[in-house]
Amino acid sequence: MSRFKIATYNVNSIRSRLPIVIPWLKENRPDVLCMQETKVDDARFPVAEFAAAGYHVVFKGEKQYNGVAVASLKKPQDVFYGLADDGPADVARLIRADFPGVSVINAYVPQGRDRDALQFIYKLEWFKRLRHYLERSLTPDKPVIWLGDLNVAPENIDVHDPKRLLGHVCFMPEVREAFAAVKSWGFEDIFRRHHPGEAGQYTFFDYRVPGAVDKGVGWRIDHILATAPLAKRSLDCRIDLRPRLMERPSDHTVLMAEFDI
DNA sequence: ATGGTAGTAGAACTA
Repeated sequence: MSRFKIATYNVNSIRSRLPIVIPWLKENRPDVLCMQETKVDDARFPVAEFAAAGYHVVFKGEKQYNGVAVASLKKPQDVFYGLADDGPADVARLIRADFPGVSVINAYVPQGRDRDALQFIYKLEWFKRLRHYLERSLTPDKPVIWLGDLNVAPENIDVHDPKRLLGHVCFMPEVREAFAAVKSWGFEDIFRRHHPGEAGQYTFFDYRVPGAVDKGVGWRIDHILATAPLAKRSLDCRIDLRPRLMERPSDHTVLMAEFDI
């Protein structure tokens, strides 16, 4: 049995965030760091900087938007890109990396833009497609981790103003139901397992709210979920606010978990 | 407070 440390971080441009990401990796040495919104095409992904820190990295991105990456101390056994159905592949939103004893699904769920936008319909569909992906390629009795910027705050305690935000695309009842339908495949929210009922624990703070971290004006929209065999072996899950308080931060911060596997 | 900032861009879009 060994300790497995995994983290998720929406970097909002990997090239802009290297001064935060690389020192964080060196200090925390997670086995796996999953990133979203890398905002870079594959030819320009900063592979060398990760290698210099001792990390292998797999990624799929595009020039300006989206992009996902998985950095790991050990090279994954297998890597799969996108939802792999007959819809848009969205390779820059989903990357699955299989390691010995655990499959890791790193997702950047579509934000949805606006409740009346086509993008919102697409977001709801995306959760359904992910559920189908799980059903046909994995089983919940095996160790699976689903993590990333899932663009949904599951409960009232996961947002700073549940009344006002009820119509927001990351908090609307329809979105929470869509998320719950994926979760019900066989996932447990690992952060909640270790912090039941704890309000005010956020992973995202809008740039436009001055002093958002200090004021507690945030959202818990980044998540680490795991199937039962892993959940019961989880040791800890916590939000590291320090990256959000540094110079030139992402608007998200790091969420990390540890397992005995 | 339906404002505000930051990213990639090199104007306007996305979050």
